[in-house]
Amino acid sequence: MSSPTTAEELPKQYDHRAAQSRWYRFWEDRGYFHSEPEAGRKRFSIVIPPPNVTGALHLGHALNNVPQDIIVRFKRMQGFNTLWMPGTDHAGIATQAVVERRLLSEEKKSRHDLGREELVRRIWQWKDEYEARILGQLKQMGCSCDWQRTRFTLDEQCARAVRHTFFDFFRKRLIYRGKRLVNWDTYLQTAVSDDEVFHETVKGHFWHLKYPVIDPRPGEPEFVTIATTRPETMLGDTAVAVHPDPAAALDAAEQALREKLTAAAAKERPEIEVALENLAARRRTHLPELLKLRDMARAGRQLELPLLKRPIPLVADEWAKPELGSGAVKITPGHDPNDYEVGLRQKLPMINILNADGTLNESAGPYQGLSINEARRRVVADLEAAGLLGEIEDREIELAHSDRSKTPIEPRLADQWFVRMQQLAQTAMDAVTDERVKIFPARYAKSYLDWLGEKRDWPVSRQLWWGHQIPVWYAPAEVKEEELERGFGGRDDIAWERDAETNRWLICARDENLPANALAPHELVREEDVLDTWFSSALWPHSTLGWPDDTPELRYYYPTDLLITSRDIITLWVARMVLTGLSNVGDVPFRHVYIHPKILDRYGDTMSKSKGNGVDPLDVIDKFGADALRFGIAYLATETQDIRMPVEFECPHCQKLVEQTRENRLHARIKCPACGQAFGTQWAEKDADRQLPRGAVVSERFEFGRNFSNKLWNASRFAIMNLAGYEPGTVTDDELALEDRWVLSRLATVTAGVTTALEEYKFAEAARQLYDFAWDEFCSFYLEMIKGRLQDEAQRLAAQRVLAHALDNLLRLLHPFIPFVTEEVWQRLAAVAPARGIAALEEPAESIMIAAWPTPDGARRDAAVESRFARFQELLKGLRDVRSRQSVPPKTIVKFAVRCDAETARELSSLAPYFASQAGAEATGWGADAVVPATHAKFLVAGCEVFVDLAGLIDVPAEIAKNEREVEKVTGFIAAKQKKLANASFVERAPAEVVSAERASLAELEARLASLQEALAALRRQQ
RNA sequence: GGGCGAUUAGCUCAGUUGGUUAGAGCACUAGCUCGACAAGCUAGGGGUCACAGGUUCGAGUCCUGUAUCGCCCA
Repeated sequence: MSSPTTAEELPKQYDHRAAQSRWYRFWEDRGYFHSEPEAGRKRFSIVIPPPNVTGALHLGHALNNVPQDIIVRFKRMQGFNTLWMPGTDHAGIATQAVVERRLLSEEKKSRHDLGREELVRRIWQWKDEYEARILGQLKQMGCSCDWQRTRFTLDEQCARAVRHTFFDFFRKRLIYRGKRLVNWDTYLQTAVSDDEVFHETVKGHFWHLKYPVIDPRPGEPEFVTIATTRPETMLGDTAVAVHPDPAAALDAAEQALREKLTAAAAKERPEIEVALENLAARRRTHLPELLKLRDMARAGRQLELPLLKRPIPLVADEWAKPELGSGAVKITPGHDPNDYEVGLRQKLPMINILNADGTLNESAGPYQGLSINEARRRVVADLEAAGLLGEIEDREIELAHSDRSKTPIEPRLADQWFVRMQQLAQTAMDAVTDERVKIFPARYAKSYLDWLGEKRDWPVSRQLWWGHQIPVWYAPAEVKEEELERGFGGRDDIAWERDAETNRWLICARDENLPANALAPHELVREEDVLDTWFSSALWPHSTLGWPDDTPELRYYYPTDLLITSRDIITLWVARMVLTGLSNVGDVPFRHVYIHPKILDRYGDTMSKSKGNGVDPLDVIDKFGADALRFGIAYLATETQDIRMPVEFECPHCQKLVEQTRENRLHARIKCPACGQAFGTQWAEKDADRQLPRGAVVSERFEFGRNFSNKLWNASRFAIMNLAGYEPGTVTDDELALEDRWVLSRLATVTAGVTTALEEYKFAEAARQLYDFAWDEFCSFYLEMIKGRLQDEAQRLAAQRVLAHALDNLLRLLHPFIPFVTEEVWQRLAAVAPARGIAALEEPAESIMIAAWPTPDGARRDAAVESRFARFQELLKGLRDVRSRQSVPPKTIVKFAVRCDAETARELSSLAPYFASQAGAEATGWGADAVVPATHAKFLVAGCEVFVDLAGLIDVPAEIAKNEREVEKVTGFIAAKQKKLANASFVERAPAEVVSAERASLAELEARLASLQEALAALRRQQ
């Protein structure tokens, strides 16, 4: 035979590498990924959450993209004109930070040495490299994106959308400039958002400083003591605060402690009691002075700020905590978020003492030019010399660090651009409350609404060079409005307003960059800041479709149908897309949002490259195949919020797995405990380490998916080999054997179940149903049972036709999950079975990717067949159990007799060939008068007594032991049931059907017990 | 501090509106090269469903609290 259907031509193991490269190219060449608007045709569209070009993708991204591809392939097969819009994100600060870090380590240069233009050029290079790598990773995973439409958040099209949006907001007076205390990264010299800050506990000190009171009255203290962990910030102090009602504050603190004490567990009590005692002591030691200071504050008394000799007020503010420290607190509005609030409340001056690079500026007087650490040493020394330094305590401090540069964050007052959120946030909230946007699982809607509900203005500027430069030009304050009218009047692409703080003109241009002399003789200066990355990603669903132009794409694909993303960016990204979509296009960006879980490692740490526990999907694909990766991910994508995934290093020398621990995951080289040889990790930097072969980070979790792909491959291999001589044709009902009816019934159920699960984004549920059906039903029973008929000329053709049809449907259902192996099989199946179907014949599509998604055939569902089949399975299992327990050699046929009613006898006896092929068992008699063999093992199944003839073979003690265990178990159940049924309230209150089911069950168990005891007695006689 | 979630077999996870004896994969034990598949087949062992209360005839499932872990927000 020349067709590729023989054992030699079909390897026993599925070759994922060959299939992946062959079929991905095939799909791409045929243009299946591409979508064009097509009036009148139903469509399905989705935009990718654009991965950052900062680095390569890890398993977390796989968890994001695999579900998207599953849905996209599912919808495409359902006949939707399906678009999956791909692209990447420029990730402003993150990308600039990696490039700058590399610049410093490799060339010892800062960005200022290079200049804006050259740095941006280098970042573009980086972007090109990583974008290619990321898109390659997505392709390897099998993602069916429309690559012709690939976008980048910093490309021309997205840039236009950004400028139009900014201009629109500006014109609507939604943009303003203002001072804000920001997290300042002194290393990268930019503000970073709260999300880019992490806290670390470090050892520090708590310095007590004495501020002299100016002209103290008799009885008033000469000094006020304050305590601080950052003494150098005193240079920016503009007040000292005490509580306006310290007695009441102490009462409140005491009350809180007492409440805690009543609720506390025994072991916590002593600690709270100590705190209460301290509080009582404090009333005696501190309260009188605090009351006095409060009165002084009310009287407007001033203190002298040491070193700078600046008078600063003593103010009364609730921020001061009488129960902590001295009870008085220094206020540095320019460098502490809490103090900033106090500053606003008390209308205090705000002094910025820092330069962008973290050195002190002119406001620090004699300390100007020093670094923060030098300034701290000098300030402490000078205070000591002046006799103004008190106690110094050791203390652990929670210090904020920049996630980008890993250096400490300095709170710093800086000019920033904001978008007013009051109305915009409300529109986005409404969209979710009235379900124009539906979030799955629904619980995530809460965090979305809570966050938007605060309606905090959106800080959109970043002091970076990589990003969309803000399209605003400054004109000097003295310019008259008429001059602007003369220069730009009548244009709808230029708008201006005066900056509230500086009185300068802010001129926003939508389409073009204004030259410096556009308003000659005045000089225009462009704002240097760029926009936050989220500003451009917020536009992603409509900017990628061509907005601001009214394109056919925008009209056809917008609003998109679904967004799949991770819960940590529900607020930063999802919420902002909704509000910009509503504002720019007038409709929500997507109908559904599915939030997928996050991957954690075995210790519960989130997976990330920087922790060293990141898994490159390509390593998994290489080892187990893309199908295995995908199926494993789908199987894990439950509705929980986390997925634990223990990861291992794979030794490149001996392929043994080395468990990854919190410790070894940070090493540059690891010695394999199995073979003793060393291998390198992602941290390898020294030449010696780099030269070692790299140990991939993998997870055994995916073995399961690989095994499944392989199982499907081998089942298909069997089918194809047995389809030799197949002739297309339909099958009549009377040609269908029990296993045919059964598998078709189950197929109908599974088709419906999988379809529903996918429509509800229950990926794990869908995968589980398919896995169980394919493995435990299709392979373990259906294929086994048709083997006989495939060898029988008379029944062969019908069996082949049902087989081809069932496999065809199973492949289609599995295709969105495991696209490569299903395509590989689909093509081979088409070669042997070019038309398939039970009731009607159908020619297979040229690719399974565009084959129709199966619809469940309700008429094939047959509960009677399924229950008959279940009884058969039970009997079979009983027979196998006896064989195994009695160590019957594999080739020995066992005989068995079944005592049961005539109906059951008729039904089961027709399955005789299956007992022979599946359990090596041959029935000697069925029914009431079946002859019981003298030496037997007996078991009960669904109203039948089964006697397995074991003449000469029986291991009596084993059989006795088994029966004894069984008796014990059944006795226990009976006791429990009797107790339950003896309970009057159960019989009265439980539903009648539950009670009668219990009674029936009890009767059945009692019969079983009697039978077991009878068998046991017989066995004992033989001993 | 507030919110969300998790805690079920050695590991990773399912477990529908509360209802007979709590499941799977991996790992483990025993047997198996029989014409799809050892990445496999057959059988088996392994669970006080985190803990303490409560509701109920009945709780892995509902309620309250505690502990531990994770995430988000401040």
